[in-house]
Amino acid sequence: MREFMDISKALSDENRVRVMMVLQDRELCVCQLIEVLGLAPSTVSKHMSILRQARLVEARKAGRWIHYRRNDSEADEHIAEALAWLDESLQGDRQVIVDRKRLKSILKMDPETLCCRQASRVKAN
Amino acid sequence: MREFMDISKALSDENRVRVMMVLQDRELCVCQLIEVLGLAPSTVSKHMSILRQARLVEARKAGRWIHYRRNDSEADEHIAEALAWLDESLQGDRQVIVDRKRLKSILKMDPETLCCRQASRVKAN
DNA sequence: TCCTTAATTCGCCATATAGCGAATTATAAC
DNA sequence: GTTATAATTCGCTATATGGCGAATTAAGGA
Repeated sequence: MREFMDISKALSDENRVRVMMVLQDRELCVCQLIEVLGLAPSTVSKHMSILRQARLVEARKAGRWIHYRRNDSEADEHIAEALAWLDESLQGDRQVIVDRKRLKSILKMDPETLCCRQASRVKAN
Repeated sequence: MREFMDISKALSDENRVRVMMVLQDRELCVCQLIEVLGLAPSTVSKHMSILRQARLVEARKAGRWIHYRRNDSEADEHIAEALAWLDESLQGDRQVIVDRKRLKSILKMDPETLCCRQASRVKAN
């Protein structure tokens, strides 16, 4: 029950759902998620800890950055089933489309002006 | 998004999840659900309206009684997927087992002392 | 009609949650 | 070491949510 409630509570907030949907294609660091959601860093951080607690996402530390990605592990059947429900339910959702567009422009933004400058540096190396 | 959030919020409360699980096998009226959960009638009624709003359950009126059952309609794919996730996640869950036992004893209880006296009268007819 | 009873609605309270800004931590650059 | 920056933690506030009891509604039975 605890496991199920952790997941369902994690998915009961729209902003956390938006995070899960922009993480569908690729991993993102917190500062990128902040830009997509338009929320304060502390708020996004809290959301990510809740998603992580529910094991819906995993974190990968790289220098100062922490990259979050979906937990796509086949071992977690309940997670996989929840994600399948999530993805099918929000197929073509307006908010999801808007967020993905927003993400695209964020990824294209001038690295000097954007928070995640390292992204370009890593790419440059 | 609205539809998804309605469902995920409905499933983000443990007592509502317990309701969904005791409704797995059979439909029940509110007074039976009150006995299983051990909550006030007004509270249970509110929970049922939230589950109904999310289309996770359907209501059938019979005299003074309102029988709730799961929405098992094949047409609602998102509901079906959520229910599949719910059932698999809570397979063998301790709380669910306790609630089902409790339900069994409630169904066996003396109809005179139990709230749902009509249940036996209907059966007697 | 009047009473009983299943269920809901309403009003209220306590707790949980989401949000922010400030302070803190951790890591890399200078 | 010092500074800068990504991220988290902490303290706080506003709102949302779950709970109850009382009042209300709806439907049978006396």
